[in-house]
Amino acid sequence: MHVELPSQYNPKETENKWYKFWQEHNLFSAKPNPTKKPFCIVIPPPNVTGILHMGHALNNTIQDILIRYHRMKGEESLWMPGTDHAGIATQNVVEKAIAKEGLKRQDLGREKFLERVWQWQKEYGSTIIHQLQKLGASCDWQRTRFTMDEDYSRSVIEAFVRLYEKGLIYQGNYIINWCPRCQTALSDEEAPHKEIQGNLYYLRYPLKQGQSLSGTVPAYIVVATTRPETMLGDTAVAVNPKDKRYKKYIGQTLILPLINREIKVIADAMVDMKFGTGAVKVTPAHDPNDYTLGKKHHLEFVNIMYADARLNENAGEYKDMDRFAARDIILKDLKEKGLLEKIEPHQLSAGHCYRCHTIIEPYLSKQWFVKMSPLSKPALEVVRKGKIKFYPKRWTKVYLNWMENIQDWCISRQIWWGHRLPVYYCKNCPNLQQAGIIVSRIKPDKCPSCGSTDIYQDEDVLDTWFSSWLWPFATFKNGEDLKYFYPTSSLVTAPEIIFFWVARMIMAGLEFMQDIPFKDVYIHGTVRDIEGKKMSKSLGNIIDPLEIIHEYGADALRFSLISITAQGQDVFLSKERFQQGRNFANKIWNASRFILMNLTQGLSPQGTVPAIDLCVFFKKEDLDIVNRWILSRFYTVLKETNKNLEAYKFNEAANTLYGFFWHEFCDWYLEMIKSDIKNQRNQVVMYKVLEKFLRLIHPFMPYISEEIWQRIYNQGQSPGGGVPGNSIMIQPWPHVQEQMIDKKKEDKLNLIFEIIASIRNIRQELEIPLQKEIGVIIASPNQENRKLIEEMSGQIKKIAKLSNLNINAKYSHVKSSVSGVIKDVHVTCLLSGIIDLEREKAKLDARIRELAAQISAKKKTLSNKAFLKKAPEEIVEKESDGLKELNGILKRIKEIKNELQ
RNA sequence: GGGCGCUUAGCUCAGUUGGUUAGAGUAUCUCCUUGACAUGGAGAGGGCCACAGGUUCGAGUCCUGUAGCGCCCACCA
Repeated sequence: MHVELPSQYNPKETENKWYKFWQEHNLFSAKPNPTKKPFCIVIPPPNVTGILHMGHALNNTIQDILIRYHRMKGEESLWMPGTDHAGIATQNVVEKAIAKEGLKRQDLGREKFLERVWQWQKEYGSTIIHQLQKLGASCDWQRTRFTMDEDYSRSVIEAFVRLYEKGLIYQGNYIINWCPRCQTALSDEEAPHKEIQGNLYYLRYPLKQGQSLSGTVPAYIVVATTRPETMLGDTAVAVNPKDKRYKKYIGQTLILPLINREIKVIADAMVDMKFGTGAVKVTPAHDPNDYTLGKKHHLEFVNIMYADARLNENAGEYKDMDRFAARDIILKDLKEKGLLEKIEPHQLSAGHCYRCHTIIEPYLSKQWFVKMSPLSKPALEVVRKGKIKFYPKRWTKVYLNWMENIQDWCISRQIWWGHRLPVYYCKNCPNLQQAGIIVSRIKPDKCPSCGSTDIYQDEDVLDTWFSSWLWPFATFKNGEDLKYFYPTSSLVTAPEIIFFWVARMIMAGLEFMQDIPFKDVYIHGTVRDIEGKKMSKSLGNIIDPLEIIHEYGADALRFSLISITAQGQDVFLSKERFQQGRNFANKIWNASRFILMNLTQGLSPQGTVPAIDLCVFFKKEDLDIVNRWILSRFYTVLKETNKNLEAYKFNEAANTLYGFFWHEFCDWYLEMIKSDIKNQRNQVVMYKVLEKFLRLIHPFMPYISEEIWQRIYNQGQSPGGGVPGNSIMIQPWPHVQEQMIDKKKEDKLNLIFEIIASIRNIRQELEIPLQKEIGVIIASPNQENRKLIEEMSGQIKKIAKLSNLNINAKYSHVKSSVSGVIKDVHVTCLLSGIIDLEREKAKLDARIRELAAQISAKKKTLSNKAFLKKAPEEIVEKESDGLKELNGILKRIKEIKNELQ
């Protein structure tokens, strides 16, 4: 078989071809198979409004590696794909689109608007899926699910109803995070706090006239606030009961400026005496702490804002102003009245909408909540007991800490795109506490309480995460699949998703399935740019994975990303980084090209290389040292790769494979067998190692490994001629052949490498061109070494370009030569007339100094009695052997120096 | 205010359970187009492992503290 390959790997030509091939032959599909162990990953559903970014690329490459690895290991491997309806994000995108037509969603009405969303969904919803396919993701696409699918939606409703029936869902008036731009409530997780630079404003609230306070205290109280506009909603001022400064004011009445409302001074231990003035304005409808105070002290709740954060009729003359515009005017008015005492710069943290980054407003409204503490208890247990493990471990603590302090979850959203709450109201009995509320899987015909048919559904939809928390089981359409694949195996995601999704899936799994949703959670790092900034569109520091795929290929992208991603560490990326992956792909390509060009016909009777087991073809005793060495190295690397993959250390696996293939297989092995490449042992071993290596690299670099594989087995035919059973992606993962691992053989070859390196070094330093062959004498008193060198002499001569090589037991000086010493092996290069004596002497002197230092350090260690007593025997032995060796080398070097004259 | 991570070669980072000569990629310098590959080969230089203590025969690795950077969480108005 002589396969002609171009000298450069061209990813563009191969990628689409093989992806199509895999799909056409259904190689991604997985079904329950009782004879096989299941392995399952559910994809973190990418947001349909997004485009593929590096975070996705990393996330999905990791999953694909796991899936392809387990598939090859013979497990029934399912990667369940799907997308998320991303309620707020998608609605925002569609609202923007219709805004171009001058329309608001209200102009269209709910039904028409949702039609537009579905239309958008149809058009763009699968963009991200196509991009994942470019990356090589081997998801079972036929199973692709969408959180708004009919049966998925049924599961969502079912979950709501069951929790409601259990008393774990309730409706209530509370302060929630309100996004005035999206005009919806948000959960705590959706309103992350960010530091902002603001001010602390000190406002004077005068005492009601006619109230008398003994002494000379001022007739006002100064309160400090960061949001002065909320003063319009104040219904009290609170002080700490222990605060001597304010004792006299407690119970007194103040006049709230601008609005002229009478408010009381109340005492509560919640007030921090040290902050601000020690007196705090209380706005129960616009601050969570004040809300608590308001409830406790039976204060009035005055809501001063519309949903869009303009002030409402309770704001008097400030009605209709935006909250921030009103702030300036209110401050100006207070200043005019002499009621603004001072302004201090103040850092504060405020919640921001995670979708549009608007500062959220704590807002009193009627919402639906999930009572979380009953759900959290079992979710804490399974992680504490290690039934679910986090990789890296440290995230366990983050998870537990959040779970221990869990707050009730606000799940109602005032948007249209999403699962509408299965809550219905009877118009006839609205005043009865519960009677008018009907929670039902299907719309009821009549009110179960009064029989009225005048029933309407709640306008709100559910938080998107209320559907995604069911993902590990709601994605399965039938019970057989669910039974086989649930609990799933690994979950791969980013740290910011732990609370949103991972924690909630664990709770949902335990609640609805009575079992954990997955066993391992692998948390990978965040992808950042070279300056450590998070990659984001707004910063303009994006490296577009699709561009990298276009330029370097998907395999290059995958390999580079993985090789630099240490477990759980953030990834700092620059575009140049991807050249490494491209170069590696090219290296694999060319090594394969070389091997295929040199494989003899005999090995491939029908143009197909038979799958000969090495152990059958040759007894290991029949193999020469070079082949024994590369096989030992291969199986060692296989062992390490297995270990690293099982431990989620993908970078270490990738780098081990890289180093092995490039530096051991190509740089040494292929170079050494080149001169005798038609030798049958070499033929079989080089082919076998390549073939097995391709399998190992396949999870990381699926395209190039398949391309070469197919060229071997299908004579480079186009995919049409390919046999599906021949795809590399379903070949068995190699087994470790322990009997082939031989560390002593590896050491022996290392000695040869050092000898060659030392000759090369001498050549280079003396600028002896490669074309000029030189003579070398290698001397060693060790007979085994001499035998080894004798055995390897052909390769040494070839690689080091020697005219002849003498092997002696005894060292003897030769004029005009330069020597290198490796252990007890002396390498003498015969170089008449080109030796600079002074330079050589200087070099030897430097070496002598270095050796002397090492020797004295070793002597010191070995003369330390505590060391001899306490260190393990093998370490002591190693040290004294080392000392002996160093002394030998030093002696030799000194002799060489003397002989140099 | 808590918690976590990082600090190792010019740059980006590895370094598993402590073992004495600290690795890779990239960049730099020198040489080489030799029939797989210049997206390549060979060689070289480059490090007080942030700092200060401690444990130990032995510390990049374990402990304590300090500094800088970066994340996450938290109801100081």
